[in-house]
Amino acid sequence: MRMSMMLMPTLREIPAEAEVISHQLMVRAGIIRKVASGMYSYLPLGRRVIEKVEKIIREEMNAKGGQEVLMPIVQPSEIWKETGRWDVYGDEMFKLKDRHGREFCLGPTHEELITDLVRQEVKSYRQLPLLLYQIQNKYRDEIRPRFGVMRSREFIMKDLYSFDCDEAGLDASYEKMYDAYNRIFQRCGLVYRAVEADSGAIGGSGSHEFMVTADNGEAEIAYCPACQYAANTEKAEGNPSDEGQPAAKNAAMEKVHTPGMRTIEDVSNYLKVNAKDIIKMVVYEAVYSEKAEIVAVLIRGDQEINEIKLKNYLDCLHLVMASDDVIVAAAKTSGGFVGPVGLTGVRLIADKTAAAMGEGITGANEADYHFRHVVPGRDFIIGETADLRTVKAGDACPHCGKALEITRGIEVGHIFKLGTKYSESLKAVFLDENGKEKKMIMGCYGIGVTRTIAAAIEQNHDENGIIWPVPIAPYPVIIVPISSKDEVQMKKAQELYDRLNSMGIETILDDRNERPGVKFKDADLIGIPLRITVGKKAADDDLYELKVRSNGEDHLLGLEDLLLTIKKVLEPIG
RNA sequence: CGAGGUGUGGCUCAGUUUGGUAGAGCGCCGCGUUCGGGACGCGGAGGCCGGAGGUUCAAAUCCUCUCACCUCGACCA
Repeated sequence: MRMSMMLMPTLREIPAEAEVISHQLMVRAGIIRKVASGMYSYLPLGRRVIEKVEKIIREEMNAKGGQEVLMPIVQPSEIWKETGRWDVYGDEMFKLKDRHGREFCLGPTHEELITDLVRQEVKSYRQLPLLLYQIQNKYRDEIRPRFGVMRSREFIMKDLYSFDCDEAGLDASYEKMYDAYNRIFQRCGLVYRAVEADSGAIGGSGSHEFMVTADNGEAEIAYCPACQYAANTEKAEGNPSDEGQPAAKNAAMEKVHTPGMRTIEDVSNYLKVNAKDIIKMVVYEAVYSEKAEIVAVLIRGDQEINEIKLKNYLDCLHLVMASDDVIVAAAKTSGGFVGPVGLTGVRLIADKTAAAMGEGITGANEADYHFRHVVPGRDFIIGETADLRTVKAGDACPHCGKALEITRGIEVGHIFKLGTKYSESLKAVFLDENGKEKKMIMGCYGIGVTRTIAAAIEQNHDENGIIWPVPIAPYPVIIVPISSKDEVQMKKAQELYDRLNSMGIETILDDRNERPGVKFKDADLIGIPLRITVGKKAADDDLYELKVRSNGEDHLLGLEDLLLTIKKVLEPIG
């Protein structure tokens, strides 16, 4: 492509609205332009990168037996009501009505539609397993879109759905996808990590997220430097040190005056004890589809409750911190002095750290008083125990006991064992060898295509701009003639351009009448992996300068050597 | 939804406190000199200052309302 013909509006300055580097560079390099909050147009360069990533994904999906389909973006409400997700998704779904007043939504995902298709067309175990996927726009009305296309309201996603006869089949499909995802992200040139993920209220038997490591990723990952354990902190387990934790002293429970001491910090300072000597109680309101419930959670004072774990444990729709009114109604006192002793009518759940305490200090359910020497099991009854705490760096790894570390990442892929969640609610059944009706066992597997691109930039850039990994570069090669007025240079550049094109190598010829500095800056900014400079040395001696964007390497080569070298650099990727 | 902030030419921003006919740099168009890492000179085009209403002889500037966007929080496959 001749650059003089391209729509490639590069910017010298950083757009005010862009916070993270990938967003800034995508705008500056003329890859995207914003249309509305969380909605972007992809300009020619961006469109090309999308194609490259999609091509890799298609190849790997097809290699595993995936078949591509294409489903509508606009979906009728009926099917969503059948699974109950019309309400669960709520405001995050873009909803609309047609002229007859029928309700539709813009698809945030496609479990409903694909299951509807398969339940109609698949009746026999002979037709299974099936791996169906599509690559297409998704719509989620995020509360707060941010970071450019990293969290946008319209984005491109590859979503594959697996349908199997039994759990073993699902395991096999899941393995295939796990393997394919590793290949995809490797081919995209990304440094990433597959981590155990929260499988949500779906309660499936497994889920992994593929996280591209990046400092400003939105997700937190806990990982063990010694063994393979890695998990999203939403679900990660770890064992906090119990050093210095008080043992039961056999002392009787005692009420102490703690005027105005509401927080863990207040109480520990006032009573001259450690935070871990205190049993913290937090009151939540859990909302289910039919009812609501007051839940009190106990946890050791120096630990934090993981609300996602709690929500999953309760299997509720929403979870909110109880308001003061609710707390007063339940515990006869306001927040800060609540405790488990004598508490009635409230579901009490102890985190494992609280249940393990020999004794501790709790609120007395009376303003300005706490109890000390409270022994769990003696002074109050622990109804339920669960793992509800948030992991911290330094926790012992649940597998090998080494100290866990925490890092940040961008979630670019998520694979999920769904089991029968959708086949049950949508009655997707088949007849097995014995003529017996069975539910299909499903899995779903997503890759955020546009987010992957942002992640790739986040991980591959320098002060001059983007450094595309070769396989996803919009063009692998750019030719820069130094002087557009020099006929010999331009002729040589043109010949080289024709030669590369005839070899099937997509090339940009920067034929603009600009000074060399401008061309170099633009070539760096848009991140083309290989740059060939055609200057005096080319005009006089047929020597071309090949510069590698990623490492700055420079080679001065004759034409045939040049072509050979380029071929070699690009070949392994094909 | 809560808190804070910003809207002035394509981009980055001054001007608002103290009302008096709209500015700079970059980009864009033309001519010339340049041409190996974002050149320089000269001449141009381009803005009803986010929108509506109000105060005033006079509003980018003051007041009210509203919209959009950004940041933090809550929330979130």
